[in-house]
Amino acid sequence: MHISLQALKAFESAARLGSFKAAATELAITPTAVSHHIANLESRLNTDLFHREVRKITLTPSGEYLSQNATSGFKLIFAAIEQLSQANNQVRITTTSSLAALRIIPALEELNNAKPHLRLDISTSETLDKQLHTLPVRLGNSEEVNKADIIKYERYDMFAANAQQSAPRLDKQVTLYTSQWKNNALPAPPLTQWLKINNLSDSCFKVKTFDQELFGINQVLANKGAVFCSKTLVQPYLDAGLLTSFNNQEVESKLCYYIPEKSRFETSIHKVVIEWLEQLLT
Amino acid sequence: MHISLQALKAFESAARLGSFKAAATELAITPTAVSHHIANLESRLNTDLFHREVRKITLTPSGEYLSQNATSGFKLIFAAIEQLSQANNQVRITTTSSLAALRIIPALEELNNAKPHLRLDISTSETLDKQLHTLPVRLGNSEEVNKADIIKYERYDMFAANAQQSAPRLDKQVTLYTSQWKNNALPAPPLTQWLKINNLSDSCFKVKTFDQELFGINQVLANKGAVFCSKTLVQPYLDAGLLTSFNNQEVESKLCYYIPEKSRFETSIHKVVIEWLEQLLT
DNA sequence: CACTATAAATAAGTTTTACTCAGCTATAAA
DNA sequence: TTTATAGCTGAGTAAAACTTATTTATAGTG
Repeated sequence: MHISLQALKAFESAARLGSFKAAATELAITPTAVSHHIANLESRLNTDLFHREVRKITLTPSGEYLSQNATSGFKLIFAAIEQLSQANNQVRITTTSSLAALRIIPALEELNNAKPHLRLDISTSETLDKQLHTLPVRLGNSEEVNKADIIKYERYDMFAANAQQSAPRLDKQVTLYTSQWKNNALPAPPLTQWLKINNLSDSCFKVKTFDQELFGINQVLANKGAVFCSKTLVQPYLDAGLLTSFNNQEVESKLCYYIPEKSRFETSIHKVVIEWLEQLLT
Repeated sequence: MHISLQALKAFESAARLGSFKAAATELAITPTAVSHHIANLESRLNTDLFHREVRKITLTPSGEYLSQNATSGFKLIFAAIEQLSQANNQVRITTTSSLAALRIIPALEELNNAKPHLRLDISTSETLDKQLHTLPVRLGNSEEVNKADIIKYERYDMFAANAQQSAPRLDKQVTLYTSQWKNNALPAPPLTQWLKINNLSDSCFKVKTFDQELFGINQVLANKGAVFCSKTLVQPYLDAGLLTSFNNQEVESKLCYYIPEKSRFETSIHKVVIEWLEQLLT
């Protein structure tokens, strides 16, 4: 007994819409074809699926049962196809608020001009949806993650608003913003090493922490103290002359941005986006 | 973009089996056909679904995604079809242990001879599986259930083993088994009315209850006292001369056997079984 | 009460598709 | 090198899916 999938689909539509005609419209065929399909299905299953009433069809118990299962089944299948189709020109990047706000979102317009066909959207939700086209850019420990996945090693330094004209005065305590990650597994910002390299004592600073670098950077832009953070994040502000590092020496950190299982993203669209990201963070 | 369901099915099989050839075998077509289908699918979705390696195919991430969804979707659909096909010659009756053991199961062989194509099985589980082909036969209150659903009104009487040769001697207390339902909503067996009609006093009896009539009936068959129970259940034993009612007067009860929403069972096979049941319990 | 409109069924013919066959490629194993 | 295997390609074909025209049954309408 070989049942036809097209007949099943016709039945599913007709059952859902309650009409052969409506089903025919949905499937872009004639009502006659739907009628044929369903008659065929009924004879093969050896059971009635619809009661034929005047200008109206109603499901038999068997029809009801098959309809429910067919509808859920086809829904699953076509939703996946829909995803695949969209994946052809859509990429969603999920990443930290800071990287999104300070680097990616400001660069989006330029990307959009360069690749107008590409739909890129950004998500900073923690609950990473395992959508097909979602590209996660995470902050991680460069000693632990796969080297090939890393797109940017993080270097740290202290920055303050250029408006201050000079290095923060060390004769009175300067407020220094830095980060304390919610995720304990992440290496802390290398503040101690940086102080040592630059021959500074932590007594010079009143350290305040946020769980996201973004907040400290915003404080500093508002001319409130200094921030010890990843150079990657403030690069545009350095370039624009809004922030400066006052010739202190920057330090390496164990932190890096990486894309888990980067090599898995092999469709052309993903490659384009990854390449763009790598270039952006160079 | 119109994607073919057959192509999808071919892809699903190939993905699940990891081979075009195996998929071809499963679908009873040639490997070439599978290859065509998948090439077609890939071009329509504009994405690769398989990596072609030597004598081996592996899924791309897109293929993996589609495969998982397609497999679940088709599984749902074909499981429903399987059910429907089976429903064509299979009926499961769920009912009380007593009715099953005393009336239905003993009659099964005869039914099987009369209708050899029919697969009937009996379930006494309380958790009624809402399978498509399950026919519930319940004990209910005839004043509450739909009249059209009733297949047998219950009449009650006292029965004892014929081996006793005479009515239970009333000069010493006779053990009388009767039922006390677990389900409080069910009317109790009409013992009081029966005693009244037959001018008997309950002091003549030592009443013991089981939650299923079957147990009391079995006691009596073992020549241990008398049972006050539904005539329907003991009819075969009366006919066989194993039990007798000693010319007491039977009484009506509110109890009845019924099939909820009987009219919904409209397939020929269900009708056959219902008719057989009604005849059996006449 | 005829008349129109509607939803589906039926019959017959047409188009499309899914499929097969023959031949080809690449490669692993003998 | 030879053989066997898994899949690909192209062309032709059988089967299916679909259409048009016609019919049936009936609800709604003037």
